[in-house]
Amino acid sequence: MKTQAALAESKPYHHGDLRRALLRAAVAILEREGPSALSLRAVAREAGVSPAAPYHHFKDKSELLNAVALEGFERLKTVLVEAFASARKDEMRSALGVAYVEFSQANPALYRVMWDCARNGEKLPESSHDKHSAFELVKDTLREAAGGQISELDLELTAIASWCAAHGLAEISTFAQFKPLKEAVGGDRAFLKAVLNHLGGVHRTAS
Amino acid sequence: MKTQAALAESKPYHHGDLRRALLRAAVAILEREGPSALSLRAVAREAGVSPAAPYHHFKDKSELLNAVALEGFERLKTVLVEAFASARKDEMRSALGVAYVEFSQANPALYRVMWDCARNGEKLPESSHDKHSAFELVKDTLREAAGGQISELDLELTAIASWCAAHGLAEISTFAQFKPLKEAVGGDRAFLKAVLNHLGGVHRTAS
DNA sequence: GGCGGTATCTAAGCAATGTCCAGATCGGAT
DNA sequence: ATCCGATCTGGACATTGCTTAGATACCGCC
Repeated sequence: MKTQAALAESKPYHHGDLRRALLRAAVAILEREGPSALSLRAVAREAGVSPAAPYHHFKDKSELLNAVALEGFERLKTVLVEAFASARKDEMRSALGVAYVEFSQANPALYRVMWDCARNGEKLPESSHDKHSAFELVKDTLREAAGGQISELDLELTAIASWCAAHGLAEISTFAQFKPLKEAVGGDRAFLKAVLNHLGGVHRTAS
Repeated sequence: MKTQAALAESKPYHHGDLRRALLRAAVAILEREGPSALSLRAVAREAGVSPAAPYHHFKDKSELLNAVALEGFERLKTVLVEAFASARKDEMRSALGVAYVEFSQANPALYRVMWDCARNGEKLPESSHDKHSAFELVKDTLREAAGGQISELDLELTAIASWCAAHGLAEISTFAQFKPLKEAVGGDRAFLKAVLNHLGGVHRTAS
C-alpha cells in the first residue's frame, strides 16, 4: 500500500496516474512552445516515460489531442459562465462574445488544438454536445434577451450566427494588419466590441 | 533549342518549369488526399523529382504552402468578383457571404491551408493586402449599400465583421451536428442565408 | 564553336516523429 | 502464493523536413 507515497515521490513503479499526467504535460508544452512542438514523444518526455507509454492510454496521437481539446472546451465554458454571471443583462451578448475571443487570445495554442479537433472529427467533443454546453448557455442568454418572443428555430440560428462571429473574430483579430485600427479605436477590447456591434450590417451605430 | 519539345515530352533535361509544376502537384494532392497527406516529399514525388529538388524553388515547406495559399486567395477573389457581378444589389452582402462559404466548402483542404498560412504569418499573403483585394471588394459593396452615409471607420469595422461571420460560418457549417437543422431549413444554401440573416441578433426576422 | 559559370537537380544521409512489437514489471484477484 | 492482465520499456521501422556534396545541362562570353 505505498500508492500514496509513490504518487508524492519521484518514480512510482508504474507511475500511478499517467493519462492525467500526459494531459497536463501536453497542455504545458502547448503553452510553453506552441502547437508545432506538441509531439507525442515530447509529451512522453515531459511526463518522464518512454515514447510508447502513451499508447496504453490513447489509441492515437489524435486521441490525445482530442482529450486536450475537451479540456479546453471545458475551460472555455467556465469562462463563459463567469462572463454570463457578471455582465449586465442588456449587453450580455457582447460580453459573451468578448469573453470568447479573449479566451482564445489568452490560450491561442489551446484554442487552435480545440478547433482542429472539432474540424477533424466532424463534430465537437462531447462536452459541447450535452445539455450543459456553452452553446446552450448562449441560447439561454439569447432567449432571455428576446423575452420569449422568439421561435426555437430563430434561437438556434441566432446562436449559430453568434458562434460564427465569435470564432471568426477570434481568428481574424490576431492578424497584424489590424493593429493600427485597434489602436485608433481604443485598444483590444474596444476593437472587439466595435466589430461585434457591426455584425448587423451598415445600419447600426456605435453604442 | 529543344525547349518546346522537351516541355511537351516526358523527361525534360532539367524539367522546364518546376515551381509551377510543384504548385500544381500540391493542389492536386490537397484535393485528392487532404491536408495531412501534403508533405514536401509527396509533392516532389507527384512532380517526378527528387525530394530535395523543391528546395531550389522554395526556402521551406512553409514557403511552398504560402504559395499554395496565395493561389487559393486568388481563386477566392475570383469567386467573389463573380458573385459581385451577378447578384442583386439589395442582397449583395448575403450573396457575397454565401459565395465565400461555398468556396470554402468546395475547396475544404485548400481553404484550410490558406487559413493556416494566414495565421502563422500573422498577416495574409500579399494578394489580400493590395488595393485589388477581396477585402476591398467587400468594402466597396458595403459602401454602396450605405449610399455614402457611412464613415470610413464604420466601413472598415463592418467589413471585418462580415469577414468574421463568413469565416466562422465556413468552419462551423461543416459540423455534422447541424445536419438536421440544415434539412429542416431547406438545404445547405438556405441554411447559410438563414444564419447570415441572424447576425444582427434576435430582432431581425427572415426576409 | 568551345568554355567556364551558374542554376537546377540527384544521391545520400541526419535527426525527429508516429507507431508497432517483444518482453519486463508490477498490482490485484483467486 | 500464484497467476493474470494492465502498464511500462527498449528497440525497431517507415516517413518526414532538411542539409550537404556532387552531377547535369543551360547560359553568356570569347
